[in-house]
Amino acid sequence: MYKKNLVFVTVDMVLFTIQNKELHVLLIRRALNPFRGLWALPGGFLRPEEELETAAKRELYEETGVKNAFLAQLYTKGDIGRDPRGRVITVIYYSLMDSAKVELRASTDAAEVSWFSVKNLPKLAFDHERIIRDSAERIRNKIEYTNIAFQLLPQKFTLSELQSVYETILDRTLDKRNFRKKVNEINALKKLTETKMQGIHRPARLYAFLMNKKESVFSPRKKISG
Amino acid sequence: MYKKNLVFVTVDMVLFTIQNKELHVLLIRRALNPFRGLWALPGGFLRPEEELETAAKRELYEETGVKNAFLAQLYTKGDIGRDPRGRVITVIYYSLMDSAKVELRASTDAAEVSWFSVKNLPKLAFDHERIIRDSAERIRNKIEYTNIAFQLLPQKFTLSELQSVYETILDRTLDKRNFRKKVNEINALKKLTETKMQGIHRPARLYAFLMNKKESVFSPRKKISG
DNA sequence: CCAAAAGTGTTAGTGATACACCCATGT
DNA sequence: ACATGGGTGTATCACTAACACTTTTGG
Repeated sequence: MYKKNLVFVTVDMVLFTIQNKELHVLLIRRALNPFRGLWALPGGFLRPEEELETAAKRELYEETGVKNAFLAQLYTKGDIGRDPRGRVITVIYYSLMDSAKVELRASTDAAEVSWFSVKNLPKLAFDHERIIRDSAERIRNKIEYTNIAFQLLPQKFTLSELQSVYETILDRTLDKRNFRKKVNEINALKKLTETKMQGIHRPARLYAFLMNKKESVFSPRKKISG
Repeated sequence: MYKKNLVFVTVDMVLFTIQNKELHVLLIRRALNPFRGLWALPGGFLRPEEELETAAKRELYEETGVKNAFLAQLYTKGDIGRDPRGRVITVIYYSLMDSAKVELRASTDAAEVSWFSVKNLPKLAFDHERIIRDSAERIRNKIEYTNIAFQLLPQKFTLSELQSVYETILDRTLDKRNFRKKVNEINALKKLTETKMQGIHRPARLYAFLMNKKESVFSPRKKISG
């Protein structure tokens, strides 16, 4: 490996969650060179006999213990010089997850595993900071016209919890009445009979996502047309 | 090359133009195996010392004679079995061009070069038909909220020509008055003093794109918010 | 009865859509 | 004068955005 005149392929995973009303990303502390000791995205070399997505899931599981993520491809980056080992093309995937469902564990490649707020990232290996920012931007765009938010929530959730997810990712407050009106029109949620006690206040109704149409539920308005 | 246990990287180009009010894509007839004699997207192996985009531009130029395209990355595909030579990961770029600006020429790798309507594609090598369809879908989405249409037109164009580009890509007719109203609100065009004689009728005013903000000029309406 | 989050409608403004006629030119 | 594409405005409808009070619970 690492010969001159060869091109290598890696996969990297950007896994997001929400903690304390802030968008967090999962990082590992590298146990090996290059960039030993720095934080980085989970990822590694593609094996010739495995699919790209499988490789991304495998690296994520091996390095962090996280399973069953929904993956989406972000983009592929291969700038000369981005990896000191040689010419490395990396295919980047991102995913969202309810961190309550996740049990982290370290591994041989990853000395440490942890969530970091995207507003307070440590010094990162490679071009991973840029990749995280691009990835966050992508989900900010995508959350407005798809259902990806459900990945960040438990199966049953309240409308306030859902709104909070949107507010966190969009980084602004939303109007409660307008939000609920919109959610209603979309017919993407099932109203459950159960409620959730949130401490000492009025119990909130629980909802669940209808999984039939996972994309394009927030119908975009057309721009130039007529 | 083509050893087992290695992963190779190629780049492919999907270049679109409009001819006879139909979206066309540039294809080459393969002079070499695999799939010799079949039509395919221009593309080839990434050299270890060149950037991905440079490689895409080089292959495009070598195989078709086309220069100076604006490239955007579509996605990366690397399914096992998609290339009979071995494990090949391909990074796909797309671009739009005014075919009047293009002078096609064949090469050693490409026995023949030609534009094909996306509604009437020949039998294609690899998974290129799927790639072309995904790429067409991408520009259909993108044309509504960005300025990519200018790439398909000469520097000076009439509003009817611009509207025709939108109608072709969206595959539906647009209302002339609403279209012109929208275009006006956007402030992306410079009205020139010149006109264009279109045969024997009233001459049409010529316009040019203002190149300052190439993206996001067709401001999207927000979906879930408030 | 108090604190705190849950829940609920209306109005005004802005963008989208639908629609029909006159204008300038070459023959 | 006519055939052809160029060019223009208005009215309705749909979505967005702004805004405040009542309900339910535990302490």
